[in-house]
Amino acid sequence: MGVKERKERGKVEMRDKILRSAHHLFLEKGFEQVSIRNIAEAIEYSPATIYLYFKDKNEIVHALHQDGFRLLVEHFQPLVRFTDPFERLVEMGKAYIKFATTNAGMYELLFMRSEPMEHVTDCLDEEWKEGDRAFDVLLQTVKQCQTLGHFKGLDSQNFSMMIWSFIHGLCALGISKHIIHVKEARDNRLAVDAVMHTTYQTFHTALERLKS
Amino acid sequence: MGVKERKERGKVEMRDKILRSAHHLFLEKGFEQVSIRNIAEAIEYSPATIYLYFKDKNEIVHALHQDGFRLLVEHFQPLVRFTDPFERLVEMGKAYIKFATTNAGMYELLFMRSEPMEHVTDCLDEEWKEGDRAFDVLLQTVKQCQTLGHFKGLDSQNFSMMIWSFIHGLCALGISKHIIHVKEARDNRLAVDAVMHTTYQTFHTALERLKS
DNA sequence: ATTTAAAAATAAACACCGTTTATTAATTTT
DNA sequence: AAAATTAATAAACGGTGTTTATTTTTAAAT
Repeated sequence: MGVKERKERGKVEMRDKILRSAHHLFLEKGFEQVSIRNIAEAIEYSPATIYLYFKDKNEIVHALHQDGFRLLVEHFQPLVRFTDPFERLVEMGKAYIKFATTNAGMYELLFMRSEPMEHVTDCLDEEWKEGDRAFDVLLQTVKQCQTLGHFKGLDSQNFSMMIWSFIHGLCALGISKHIIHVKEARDNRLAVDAVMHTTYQTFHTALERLKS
Repeated sequence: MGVKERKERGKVEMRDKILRSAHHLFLEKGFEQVSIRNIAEAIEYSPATIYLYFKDKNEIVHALHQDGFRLLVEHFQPLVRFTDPFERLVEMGKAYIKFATTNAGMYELLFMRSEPMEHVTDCLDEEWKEGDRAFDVLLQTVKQCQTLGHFKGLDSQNFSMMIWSFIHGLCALGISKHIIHVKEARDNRLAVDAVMHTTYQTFHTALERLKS
C-alpha cells in the first residue's frame, strides 16, 4: 500500500511545481508574455505534460488567480489593528494600492483581464468566492462606518462598489500606463506613484466630507 | 500629370480601407481577437500587403486609438447644451459610461491596454494629444464648477483625476466581466448595466454632497 | 524474474499568430 | 516594345495553445 498515496502526492506536487513556476514567470514577465512552453521549459518538462495536470491555460490562470487573492487578503491582515472603521477604510485603500503597484503583474491578472472571469463562467461555478470574500471585507467596513453614523443615506453595497471602482480605476490607469501620459503628470514631472498618491489623498478628503 | 496624385489618393484609400476594416473587427470581436490575417481577409488582400501601408500592428492600433478618441469626443458634443457646469459634469459621466458600454472593444483599446500607450512612448511623442484633450474637457468643467463655489478646497486636477479614476474603474470592471461575478449582482439578478447605473447614481449623490 | 497492464511523458503535428524575404504581377517611364 | 518602377503576394520563420499517436516508465500479475 501507500503507493496510490505517493502517486497522489506526486500529482499535487507536480501541479504545485507548475503553478509556482507560472507564478514566478508572471511576476517576472507579466501576463500574456508567459506561454505554456515557457512554463514547461522552466520545470524541464515537455509542453504536453502540462496538459496532464491542467485542462488548459485558463485553468492555470485561474489557479494563480486564487493564489493572488490569498496574497491580497494577506495585505489586508494588518488592518485589524485599526479599530475605527473609517480609519480602517482609508488604510484599506492604501493597502490595496500598495498591493497593486508592488504586484502589477498579479493585479493585472486578478482585476484587469476578462479571461480568468470567463473561466469562472465556463466552470458553471458562477460563484466567485475569492472576489466575494475580498469585496465583503470592504462592505463590512462600510457598514460599520454607517452604524457609527457615517455616510448616511447611502446604500452600503452601492457605496462600496463606488469605492472599489475608484480605487480600481486609479490602479488600472497606473498599470496600463495611461497616467504617465496625462499632461499634468508630464508637466509636473510626477511619477505615477505620486499621481496615484495625491489622487487618493483627494479621495480621502472627499470621504471625510461625506462622513457626516 | 495627376498620376502621382491618384497614386497618393490610392495609398490613403488603402490605409483607410485597412483602418475601417480593423475598426469594424475590433468592435465585433474585441482587442486581441483581431489579427493581421483577419484584417487582410476582410479586405481581400494578402497579410503581407498590410505591411506596405503600416509598419506593424502597433501602428494600426495607434491609428484606431486616434479614431476612438474622435468618437469619444463626439459623444461629449451634446453636452454643450447643459449650461450649468455641475449638471454637465454629471451628464459627462453618463456619456462616458454610454460610450464605454456601447463600444466596449474600442474602450478596451483606448483605456485598458498598455500596448498603445507604449507605442506613444516609443514614438518619442511623449505627448498624448488625444488623451490630454479629453481630460481637459473634464478639467475645465470641474474648474467651472469651482468658480461657482462648488468643490471648495479641492485641487481641480486631483479632483478631476479622482472622477476619471472612478468612472474608468466602473467601466473597466464592467468590461472585464468582474461585475457580473460579484455576489450582489448575482443575487439580485442585476445586469451589469444596472449595477453600473446604480453605482453611478451613488457617485452622483456623493458629488451633490461635495458641492458645498 | 518475466510478462502484462497501466500510467506518465513526450515527439510530432495542427492551426493559428506577427512579421520578413524573395518572387511574381501590374503599371509607368523611357 | 523594352526597361524600370511599383504593388501584391506566396512562402517561410519562429512563435503561440492544444491534440494525438507513440514511446518510456512504473506497477501488478503471473
